[in-house]
Parts: sequence; structure tokens; C-alpha cells
Amino acid sequence: MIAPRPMKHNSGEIIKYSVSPKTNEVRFPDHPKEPVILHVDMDAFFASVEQKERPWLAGKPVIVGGDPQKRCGVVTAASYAAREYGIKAGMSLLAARRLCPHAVFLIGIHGEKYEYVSSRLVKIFRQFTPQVEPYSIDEAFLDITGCERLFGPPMELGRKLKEKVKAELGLSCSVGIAPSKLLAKLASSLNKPNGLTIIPKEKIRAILNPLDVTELCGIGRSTAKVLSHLGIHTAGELASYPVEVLKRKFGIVGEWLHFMANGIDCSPVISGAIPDKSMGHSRTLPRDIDDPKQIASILLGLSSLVARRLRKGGFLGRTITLRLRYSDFFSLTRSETIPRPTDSEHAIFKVAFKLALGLVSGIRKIRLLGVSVSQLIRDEKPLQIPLPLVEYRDKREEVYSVMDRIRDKFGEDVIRWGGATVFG
DNA sequence: TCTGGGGTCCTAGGACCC
DNA sequence: TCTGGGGTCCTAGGACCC
Repeated sequence: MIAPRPMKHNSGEIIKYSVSPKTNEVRFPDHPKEPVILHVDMDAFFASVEQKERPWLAGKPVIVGGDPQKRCGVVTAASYAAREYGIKAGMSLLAARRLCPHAVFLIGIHGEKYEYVSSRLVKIFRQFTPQVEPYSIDEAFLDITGCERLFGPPMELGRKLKEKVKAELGLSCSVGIAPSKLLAKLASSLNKPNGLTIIPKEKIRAILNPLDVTELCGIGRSTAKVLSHLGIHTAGELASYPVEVLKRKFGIVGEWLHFMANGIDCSPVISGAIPDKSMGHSRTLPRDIDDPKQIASILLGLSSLVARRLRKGGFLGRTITLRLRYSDFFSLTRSETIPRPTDSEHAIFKVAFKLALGLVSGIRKIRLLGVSVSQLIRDEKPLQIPLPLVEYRDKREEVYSVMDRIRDKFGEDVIRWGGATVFG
């Protein structure tokens, strides 16, 4: 996320800055060099990967999403040919089908395939600079400051990068180049798909000012609504709005808004791995339920998925959060922190189910259930000897490891705990 | 727009301890 | 027993992103 933490260091420290009392201008410690940041955003990533695999789908409206037979299907990705019909990510599959009945609907998200392509992309990016920060499965920031001697001017580097991605993976991407992450991300969005856009320092104001505030990364519907009440609709209007008023209205976010609208962002490209903070899974159920037995079955299945990921990543977690959505769409969370960190599905399930039972009502049925674990720590195997810790490492641990190996080999659904719902 | 699933960060109140 | 102030942890919710 760049928006919620634009002013932070790697270490989490706030970068010190000063504000000129006369001009209201913000001053940062001088950079040794004017940074050059490049943002890569893959074009219709999931849909393009599928099209590359099935060449006969090239140029056709392709929609990747859930199962349209189930009620919960939404569009996860749409090819540009599909977007011409007004289809967007997040839209229900039914609505998408109405807009474009002849589109090709590819059901199911093949996460592992996309992860693999994503890892190959990062390898390509690293051939240009070691300073690569993956931002999501299909986006990354590259700090290309000082790369001129190897690859030519920034635009030349951007062109070479696009060519290499196309040649090696057959995928097109949009590239934005600017003096900061915030502006590079904005630049890549300006000429999609297959764009290559630079925002030079002297054009920042001219490009930023007329933009709708919602085009800035970090301003969503809620913030835009509040801004609109203040008479602020464009980035230019936001930039010249008194920062003190914004701070009163939004707290620390108000300050970010001010900086964003002024194109100020000092967040560095962080090339090291960013540790996971939480892991979770949730499911919209095929139909609304309120039977504790069914709830238990779903929660055990979700807990298994989460625990398996914890073990795979070598993590233990302490806080277990239950997420629940009623049929009227009212959502809430309940969490509990346990004394000893765990990676056991049964420990996770026990807490999640207890929390869920407190929320079962005779009036509203449940539409969605989710389980997540946070306060993660590394599971340091050699350190697990101390006696108080032995207790949570019960005999099931051996069973978990056997089950994990079986699932690795034969798939998620070949084995499960009695009573657990299997999620593929 | 009849509304998925994976995350992150911030806020605010209350409990608890010193 | 009453009083206080600060720090930290826990919990719940909200906003936002892809």
C-alpha cells in the first residue's frame, strides 16, 4: 500500500519534514539524487494469462471469475475486449453476462498459475534493477535511479522492459515513470493498456490539478464523499485546501491527502520481502445457514486452510479473528488472542467456533464466514523445546504433517478432517 | 452495481499495570 | 480507600487496495 503510508521509512519511522510558515510549502531532507521510480501494471493480468494459454481467445472478450452457477460470482478480471462492453472487476457475473452474453467466461481462479507468472515477472524486473518492490500479484515498483548508463534514459528503459516482458511471457503491461511511487503509479494508469508514460517534475502540477480526487491512490468512496461536502472534487482543489482543516477532519489522513494532492511522496521502494501480518480465508456460502453443525463444518474447513498456510510459511499466530456476514449483508468481526501461538487447525477452529456461537441468532441467517490469524511469529523449530510450549504441540502435529504431505502430492480435497467442509 | 476473497493500516475505547 | 497519569495490550470497526 502506498497511500496509507506514503511518509514512512522502511523502519516505520516517519520521515521528518518541515513546513514553511509563509508559503505553506513542504520541505523534505534533500535526496542525494532526484529519484526515478517506475511502476509496472500488467494489463488485465488474469485474463491475459488465460488468453496466452489459449491463443484462440486472443482479442476476444474474456472474463475470469467465480462460478456463475453459484450466487456469489463476481468478475475478477476482464480482458480489454470485455471492458468495451462496460464490464469491470467486482461486477456480478450475471450483470456481466447481460452486458456481453457472448463473452468467454472462465470459471475459477487459478491462483498458483498467476503466482508463478508473477514470480517470473519479478525476475525480469530484477534484470533492470535490484530495487524491485512487488506491490500486488500484477504490479511492482522499480527504483531505476542511476540506471541510465546501463539502459539509457528512463523512457528507453521502460520500453526495453515492456519488450522483454512481451518476448518472454507474451504479456503486455503499462509502465509509468515519475519522481515518486505515487506519481509513477498514476502515470502507469494514464495510458492503459500497453502504455508508457512519464511525468516529468515540471508537469506534475499540470497533470495532477484537473484529476478527480478518486483517481489518487488512497481516496475511496467514503473519503471522496466527505471531500465533496467540502467542495473538493479535483486534486487541484484538494492541493490548495488548508491542510489544518484537513487534519481536523481526517486526522493523520488529512496530512496525507494534502501531500498526495501536491504530488509529494517520499516513500522508498522497499526491495526486501515484507513480512506477512495475517493469513485468512473466507467463503460466501452456497446458501444462508444458521445450523451450528453446518457452521462448525465450514469453520473447520476454513481453519484447516489457514493452518496449512501457516505451517507452509513456518508461522505461528496468536490472534484468531472470526468474520461473519448475515444474509442482510451486515458484517462483523470477533477476535480472541490466545496465550500461546499456534498453527493447529483444531486450536484455531476451537476459538473461531466459540466466537461464532456467540453470534448465531434465530433471526438472521449467515451468508459468509471467515477465519484469519494474526500476530504472526516465525515458528523457530529449534526453540520449541521449553516445556510450557509442548502443550500446544499435541500429537496431532504428526497428523498435520502427514496430511500436509498428502495434500501437497494429491491435492487439497483428497483428505480432510471428519466433518470439515473442503474448499478446493 | 443485489454485491468475492485476499490483505493492510488507522482509530478508539476499555482493561490492566505501575 | 481515593486519586492521577502514562504505557501497553486487546478488541471491533472502518477505509482502502488489488
